Amino acid sequence: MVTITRKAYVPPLAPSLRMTRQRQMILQELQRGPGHPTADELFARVRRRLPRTSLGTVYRNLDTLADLGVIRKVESGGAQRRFDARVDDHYHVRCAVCGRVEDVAVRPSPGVERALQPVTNYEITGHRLEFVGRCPRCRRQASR
Amino acid sequence: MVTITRKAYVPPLAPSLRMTRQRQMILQELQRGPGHPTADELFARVRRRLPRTSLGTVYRNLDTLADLGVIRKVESGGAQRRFDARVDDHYHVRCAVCGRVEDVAVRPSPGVERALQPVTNYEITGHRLEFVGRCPRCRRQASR
DNA sequence: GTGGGTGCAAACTATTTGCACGCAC
DNA sequence: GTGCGTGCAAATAGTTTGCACCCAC
Repeated sequence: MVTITRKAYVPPLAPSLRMTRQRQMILQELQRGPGHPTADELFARVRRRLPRTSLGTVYRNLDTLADLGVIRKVESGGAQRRFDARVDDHYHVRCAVCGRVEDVAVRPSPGVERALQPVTNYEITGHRLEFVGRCPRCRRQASR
Repeated sequence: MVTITRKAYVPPLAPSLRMTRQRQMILQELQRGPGHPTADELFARVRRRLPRTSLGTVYRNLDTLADLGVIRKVESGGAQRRFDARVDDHYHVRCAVCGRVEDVAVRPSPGVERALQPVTNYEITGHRLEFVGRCPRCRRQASR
């Protein structure tokens, strides 16, 4: 059981991790939301407050935090990876036009996986459901 | 309405497209299956028969064919994009260990999208459901 | 013959990594 | 003080693109 000190935003997890200013800020910016930023959106936001921060550091921390289970990587259809401050299971909608990803207020059902088990030889451990559509903003722009 | 001639594997679609040996072979290899190859798996397979083929050509053709609706890009969790000879709606299982992607014998229900409509402001146009698990082969290897 | 397609190589994008130094513990 | 984390820059991986030549139509 690990402890991340200095304003613990975070469930304790692994051993001997340090809460640096950068790590703290990255986490803070991601959790402040809204939405599901990419690494360089986060990089830009963190840089406003810690201008020397490097993109490599952002990637390394997002990796670490995801391994810890403190945040999640969003495996979205788009090219760029996005990150999620929510770690409970939930679904996403992605705008096909601008790439924005948002949460969907629908409860995932574990039954989905159980139902699938007899159909494959896989040992099913999870599922991802992503809706695709047009976000309100892009809809408005299209109708002008 | 376009015609792709020379052994039309393919629903006719856009105007003035040529069926070159490379395009034919790429399509043939993808359709021969099984599975959902990445661009360079396909590249390797095509090269066995047309050794001068370049990776760029494979990418360009996969793009073109996907635009035509003759094949599909699989937006999978993994880093590399995969391609699918099936163009009807269906779901995939991905092996978390080896990255393999296979079809699932479950019929997608359009009801899923309709049910979501009231919950978001998005105009929902589709959904992707991907199961994650361990394939039979990787399971066997793990238990040794 | 014409213009879409190809091979080749260079360019690009997103991400990862090596290394010397810095700071959280 | 120790060693994890950082900044910086170079390296990778996957994919895209510019260009001169080629070949399906």
